[in-house]
Amino acid sequence: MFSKTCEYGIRAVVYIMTQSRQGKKMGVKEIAAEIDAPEFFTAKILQALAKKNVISSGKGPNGGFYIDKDQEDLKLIDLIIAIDGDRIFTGCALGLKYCSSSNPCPIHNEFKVVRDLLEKTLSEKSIKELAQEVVSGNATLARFA
Amino acid sequence: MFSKTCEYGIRAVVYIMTQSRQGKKMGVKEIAAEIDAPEFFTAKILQALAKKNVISSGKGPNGGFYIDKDQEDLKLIDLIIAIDGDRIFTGCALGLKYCSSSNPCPIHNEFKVVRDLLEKTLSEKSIKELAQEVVSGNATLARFA
DNA sequence: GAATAAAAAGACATCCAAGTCTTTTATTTG
DNA sequence: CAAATAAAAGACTTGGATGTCTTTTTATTC
Repeated sequence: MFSKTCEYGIRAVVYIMTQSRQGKKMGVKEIAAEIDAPEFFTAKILQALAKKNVISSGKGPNGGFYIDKDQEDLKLIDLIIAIDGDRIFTGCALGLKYCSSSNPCPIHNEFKVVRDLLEKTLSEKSIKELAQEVVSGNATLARFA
Repeated sequence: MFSKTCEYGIRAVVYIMTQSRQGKKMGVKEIAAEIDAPEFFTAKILQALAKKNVISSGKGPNGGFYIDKDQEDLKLIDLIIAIDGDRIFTGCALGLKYCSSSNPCPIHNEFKVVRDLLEKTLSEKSIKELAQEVVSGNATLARFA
C-alpha cells in the first residue's frame, strides 16, 4: 500500500509527536530505536520531511526533530502525500494512463468508492490523534510482539 | 496499489476472457499489443498464471492463452492474490510485523474498514463481468487516450 | 574559542521488481 | 517426417527503492 519510506516516516512522525507534546526534541538514534527502523534511513526520511516543513529540526546539542505549533495539525494524508505523492489516490488501479469516469478501466467505478473512503479516512485522522493512541497505550509503533 | 506485474496481468486476463467467450486462443504478441504492455514481460506473467492453473495455454500452431470452462468463474481477487499474494489484504499499513486487533498500530481499525471494503469489492467482481464491460464498450484496457 | 553534539548532505551499496532476449520444448500441419 | 508456430524455461539487464556510511555544517556548552 505505502512505500517502506512512508511506513517508517509515519511511525517516526507519530513518535516525534508523542514527545513534542512535552516540548522535547528527539535524536534520530532514539527515534529509530523506538520504531524499530534503520537509523540512517530514518534520518534521511526525516531530513526530507524537515526540508518540506512538515516537521522541524534543530542542529547541535539539544537539537533533534520536533513538531512545532503551526505543524501540529498535520493530517495523516498530508504526511503520506509528502512522502509518496498522491499516486495512490489518483492513479488507475490497472495502470492505465488515461483512465477516468469518461474513459474508465473496467474497475474504475468500484475502485473510486474504495479510494474515496481511504482518502476520507486519512484526511480525518490527525497525527496528534495517532500519537494520543500510542501515549494512552491503545496502540503501538514498534514491530515487537 | 498493485504491482506492475499485477496491473498487466489483470488487463491481459480480462482481454483473454473477452476472446475466450468465442472459443479463441490468443498469442502473447496480440495480447500485449491490445493492452499496451511489454510483450516478453506479459508472456512471463501469463506463463506463471498458466502454471498456477488460473488460465490455460496451448503450444504450437493454433496455440495460445485461453480460459476454459472450469476457470471462467475466476474472481478478480483470486487473480490478484495469485500474482501479488495477499499482503495488501493482510499486511499492516505501517509495516508492523505484529499488528492485530489485540496489538494494533494507531490506524489499524480505520484501515480494516477500508481493506474490508476493498476485499469485498474485489471478491464480488468476476473477470467475466470485467470482460463484458470491455466488450460492450463501457470500459477500456489500453493506455491510449 | 575548543570540544561536543546533532542534523544535513551526499556518496555509495544492495536488493528486488521490471523488463529483455535467447534457447528449448511441445504441437500442428502439410 | 519436416517445417512452422507458439508457449516454457531461464539467463541476463536495468532502474528505482531501500539501506549504509562518511563528511560537512550548524549549534551548544564549557
